[in-house]
Amino acid sequence: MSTSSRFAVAVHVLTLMAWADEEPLKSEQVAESVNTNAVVIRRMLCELAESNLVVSQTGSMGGSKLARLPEHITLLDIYQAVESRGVFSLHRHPPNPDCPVGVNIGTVLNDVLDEVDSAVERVLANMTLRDVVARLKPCVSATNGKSVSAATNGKRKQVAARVQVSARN
Amino acid sequence: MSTSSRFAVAVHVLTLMAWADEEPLKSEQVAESVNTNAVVIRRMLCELAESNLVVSQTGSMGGSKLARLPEHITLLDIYQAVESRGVFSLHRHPPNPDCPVGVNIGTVLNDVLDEVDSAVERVLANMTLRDVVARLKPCVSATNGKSVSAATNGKRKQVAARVQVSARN
DNA sequence: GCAACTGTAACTACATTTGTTACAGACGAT
DNA sequence: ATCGTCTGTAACAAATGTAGTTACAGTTGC
Repeated sequence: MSTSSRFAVAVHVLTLMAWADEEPLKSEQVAESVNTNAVVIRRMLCELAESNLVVSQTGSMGGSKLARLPEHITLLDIYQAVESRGVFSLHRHPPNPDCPVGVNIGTVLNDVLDEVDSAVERVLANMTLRDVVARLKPCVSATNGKSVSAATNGKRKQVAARVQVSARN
Repeated sequence: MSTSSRFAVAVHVLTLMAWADEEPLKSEQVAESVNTNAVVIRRMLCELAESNLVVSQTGSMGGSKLARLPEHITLLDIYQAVESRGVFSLHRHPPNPDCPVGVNIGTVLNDVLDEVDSAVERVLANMTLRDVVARLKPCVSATNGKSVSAATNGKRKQVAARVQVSARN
């Protein structure tokens, strides 16, 4: 499966904003934390704004913050905002309609894939941004204080460790 | 999400073999039904053989058939045979370790993504190839008889309808 | 007006899947 | 034994989708 990291990044971005409370974050600051380009972040912020998850302010002293409280944003909201399609796709080209299996497998598969999508959505609907922040806190308190900006000074540096925290990638 | 159609195609292929009973199918026949190239099918059959879902016979009169009864092959077996990674990925590049959120978000996300993967696997584990065939039959009986080879004569034709049966693609 | 932002277009770079051609090797039939 | 029919696999092209980059118009606060 060629999964994308859009969901992971979106959760990261919104978690930063939940962490920053009401203080608007600049795309450059967010990009520092995510370790990517600010335009990539702004693109994603536009999508999140279209789904009414963030509000952005143009101009000097601008930035973005959550549109609602973290407890009112579920991971499903985020998923739906940035991932357009379901977990699996059907055939790239339609199967052969002259084959008794080929002509009907799409219908059967659709039912199955809908079940899969529903299962995913149920899981994501059960966790809010607030839960994510809560899960984050124990880790953080063990290391340092609560400040996003402390990490967002200076130019972006290419982090040495390219390996991901898990074998997921 | 950049989902692949590998799972859909794999289910299609194995359904054909369940349908054909013990008769070995040639990659060319299968490709006709799936509406793709025979090499694509053979590649997939190799993966399915590695997971002991099919057995293939080289040489003249060769072909592939199921390695076990359809009721002993779950969709989870198929999924695991052809999809290497989970539903979502983490960040392409690791987040900034100097940021309190960035350094810990991976751990939290991993837990969430594991929950998602588990949910998907639970759904897929609950359906076998036999169930797929059973769901297929009502559709088929409404149209024509039970013959794969009837649809696998002649050269592959580029099917006119490029639109998929659902809006999934 | 100026500096600091967002929003967006245009383009490149990458990664992954799919499609294709080509060919070595296995195997049954004769 | 060799011939035709298959699988297995390599090598490469095409298609798709995401991420990264540069550039710039428009907005806002000072």
